[in-house]
Amino acid sequence: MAKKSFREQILQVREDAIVSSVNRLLAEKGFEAMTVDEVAADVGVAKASLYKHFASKEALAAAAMIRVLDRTLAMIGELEADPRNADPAHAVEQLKAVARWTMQVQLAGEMPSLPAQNSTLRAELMENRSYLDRLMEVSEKLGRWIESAQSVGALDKSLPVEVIMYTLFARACDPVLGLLKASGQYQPEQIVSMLTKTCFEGLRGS
Amino acid sequence: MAKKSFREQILQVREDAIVSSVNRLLAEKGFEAMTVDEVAADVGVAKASLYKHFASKEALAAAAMIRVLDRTLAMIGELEADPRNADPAHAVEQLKAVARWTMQVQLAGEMPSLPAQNSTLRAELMENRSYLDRLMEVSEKLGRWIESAQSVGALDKSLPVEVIMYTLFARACDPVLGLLKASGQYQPEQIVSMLTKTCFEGLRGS
DNA sequence: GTCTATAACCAGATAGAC
DNA sequence: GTCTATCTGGTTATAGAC
Repeated sequence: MAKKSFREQILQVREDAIVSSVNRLLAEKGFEAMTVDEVAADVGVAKASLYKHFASKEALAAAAMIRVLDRTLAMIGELEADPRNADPAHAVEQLKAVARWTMQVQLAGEMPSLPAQNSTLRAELMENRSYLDRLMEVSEKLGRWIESAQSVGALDKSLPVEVIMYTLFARACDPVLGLLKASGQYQPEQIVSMLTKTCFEGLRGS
Repeated sequence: MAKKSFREQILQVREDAIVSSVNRLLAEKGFEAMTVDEVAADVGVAKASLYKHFASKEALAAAAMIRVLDRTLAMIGELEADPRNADPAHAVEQLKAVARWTMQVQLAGEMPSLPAQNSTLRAELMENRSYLDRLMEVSEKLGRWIESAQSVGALDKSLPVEVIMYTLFARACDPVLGLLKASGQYQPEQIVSMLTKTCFEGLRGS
């Protein structure tokens, strides 16, 4: 870790503030509805200053996604540190823990929601090395757990690994969470627990 | 059914063509990315003519959603016509049939995708009586099947009805479908069958 | 009702002084 | 680097002739 000048630290802090605002606004309104003016107002800087830090609106969103992936990798790293991790019998519990965590992040209003099919944003993300590297790393770690869980019969062996992986990713931004939260009838923990159950055990139940 | 003049029929046909285009474009690109110019060009009419039929872009989307709900109600009606429907033991099969059907519609590129949290669109939909009436009717019919299925233990009795209903609605626009389709590794029937299974039996499998 | 042309507006992005 | 002020492009919506 290189030492940084005081000036650089100030800049770093400002960028962090920008990414935090972007992350929250993306979670609240989504990419299209979020405006750069809004971000600038929220951070408390002029719009032109934002463009000194980030080249485009898409770059802002990418920075927020990278931060989320870093948080995810940190969370996965904690699970890996647990010595039980070596036992395939616990792999499915690790996956459930990841699913629960992503749902909690979403309920806390900290999960950016990116329209799956926005062309300019997707194109920019697919060319962003930092983003792709992290996405790949998450995929590999989850993929290993999925294979372990399948090998001991804790997950359906007839499902391709990528089907399970996509499903887990999708549950991190499942609109059902928001609907149940908006209904106001359930505690956050109830929602997470019900949806984790339906994800792994299905609507039929165990 | 009131008889219609020839002129009215012509208009009806044109409106149908407009709604079909809107439906397809919404499925392809979503509400925000779809432009009114595009719709006009696709239908082959002037943009101003569109505004004679529909008051706003939101009204266009609402018309497409209403058509989808009508198709859904027709599909549900066919299931209800089956005499076995009276037997609660078959309720879960009816629900699976509805889930499969909505996934097939999505795979066929005929399911409009409306960003869940667009304010202007949501506000307009929530004031559209035709839309709300149909949504209510679908909900009531599915709700009865869900309760029947729970009563015979075919669905998890511990889950509130609305949790199951929201989950079924959400699976109709699950991004996993699009991802698997885009991967090109699976036939449409495979995708539908795998996702129906994970929805009802979970990732763990039966 | 349909068309061409245009108004009105708003978002993303930039120029130039400090 | 940050600000104020402005440009540019694209979108919704409408005027007015036919």
